[in-house]
Amino acid sequence: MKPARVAEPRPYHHGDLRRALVEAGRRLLEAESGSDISLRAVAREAGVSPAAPYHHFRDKSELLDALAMEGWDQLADQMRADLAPTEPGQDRLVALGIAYVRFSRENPAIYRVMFDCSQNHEAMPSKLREEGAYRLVRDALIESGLDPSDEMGLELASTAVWCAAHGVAEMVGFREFSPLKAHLGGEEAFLRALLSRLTLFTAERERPAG
Amino acid sequence: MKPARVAEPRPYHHGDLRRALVEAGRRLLEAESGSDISLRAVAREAGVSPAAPYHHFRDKSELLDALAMEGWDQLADQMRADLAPTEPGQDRLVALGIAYVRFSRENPAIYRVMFDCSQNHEAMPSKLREEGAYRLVRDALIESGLDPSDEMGLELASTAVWCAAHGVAEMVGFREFSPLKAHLGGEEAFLRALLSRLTLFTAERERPAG
DNA sequence: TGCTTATCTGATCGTTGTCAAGATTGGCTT
DNA sequence: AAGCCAATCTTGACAACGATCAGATAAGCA
Repeated sequence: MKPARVAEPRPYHHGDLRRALVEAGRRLLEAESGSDISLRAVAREAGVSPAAPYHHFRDKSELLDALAMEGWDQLADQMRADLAPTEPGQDRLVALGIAYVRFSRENPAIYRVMFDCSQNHEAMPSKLREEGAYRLVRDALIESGLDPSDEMGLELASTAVWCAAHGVAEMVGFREFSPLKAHLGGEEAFLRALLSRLTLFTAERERPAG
Repeated sequence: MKPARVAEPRPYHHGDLRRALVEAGRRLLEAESGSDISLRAVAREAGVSPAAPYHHFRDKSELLDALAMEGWDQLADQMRADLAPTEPGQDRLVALGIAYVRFSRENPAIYRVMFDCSQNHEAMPSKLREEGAYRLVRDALIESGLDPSDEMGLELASTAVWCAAHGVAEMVGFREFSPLKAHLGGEEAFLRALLSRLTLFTAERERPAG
């Protein structure tokens, strides 16, 4: 109800308002809310007028795009961090999946913004492919035995893994799964069970044509 | 811009406005738009004042719930219809998955509403479990060889399949996958490739503990 | 010094979800 | 059949939203 930033006297020109807006947006997304962030609220949080953001972003969705980019970066960092201590072997793909889902669970609003942006653009940011989470998955697939020269096979497998991880990420919160989680001994075990089943195809790639 | 329903003289009391509102909502969701349906627009489409819906739904989200329910029913019908002509055997699970994704592709706005409602309630409607799509998946899993008495195993497998289907449904539209689709000979083949890989665990349930 | 340009404000428009108060009417009671 | 009740629908209003515009401000450069 009260303004979150109470008029600490700021020079008329902000310096780097664009950056400040993105950080204000992140702050609001992290503070639970519901991912339906309001551009006016972001401006308020940054201590600036409702029209100011329009000098740095064409419209609201462009601010969300910027937030999404930061999110993809943060996700990739976290996946790399979670992957680092694991041994080379079959399960690194599952470890990546768990890191992915964990991020979406710990930052639900940000994840929603990230995915909605990708959906609106009908593509994932290309940075994602080259150095982000997509690349990590692809490398893990090669490590697990897929033919590095089979471009389409790799692409298909990466896509499958990504779809599975996204599906799990969006559904794992359903309360209806609580008994199952309890039975398996917690959410992490639940995730491992789901993801290891869904990535079984990496070990058994050939399949009778249907 | 013009009112969609031009004042065909209607008695002051509508008769079954609740039904009319749901159908108006469906009409708007089917007409592309973007799933961000406006309650005022629904009232407009039904030829009624903006406040009228509040006598039949507590708020906007309750109208969306009703639309979601209809959607789950329609999805189950379509999955049953698509499943009917298939032979008993391994691929019925994939057929169900393809039907699921096809529905989400042909009714993107409705599907979004369906899933958002489930997410807000943190559970899927119980009708879904007992006679809807969930039940169809479960039956197909039993048919494919899973132990019908292993309650938790079935639940886990159904959950995995559902997650995979949802993930595919939300990502298959990405333009970035176009080369892959073309290489495989179309979207249906693409879906089959993804879903058959992701459901491989039905044939190979046991797995070295990780 | 004065001019140019980028940045920020204030006011405003059309739209949204929601609510309170009043109009209208079908159905029940007598 | 007369009268009332409760359900239904409308009107009008409110605050908040995204977006736009003219104008104020200040920084950088001539």
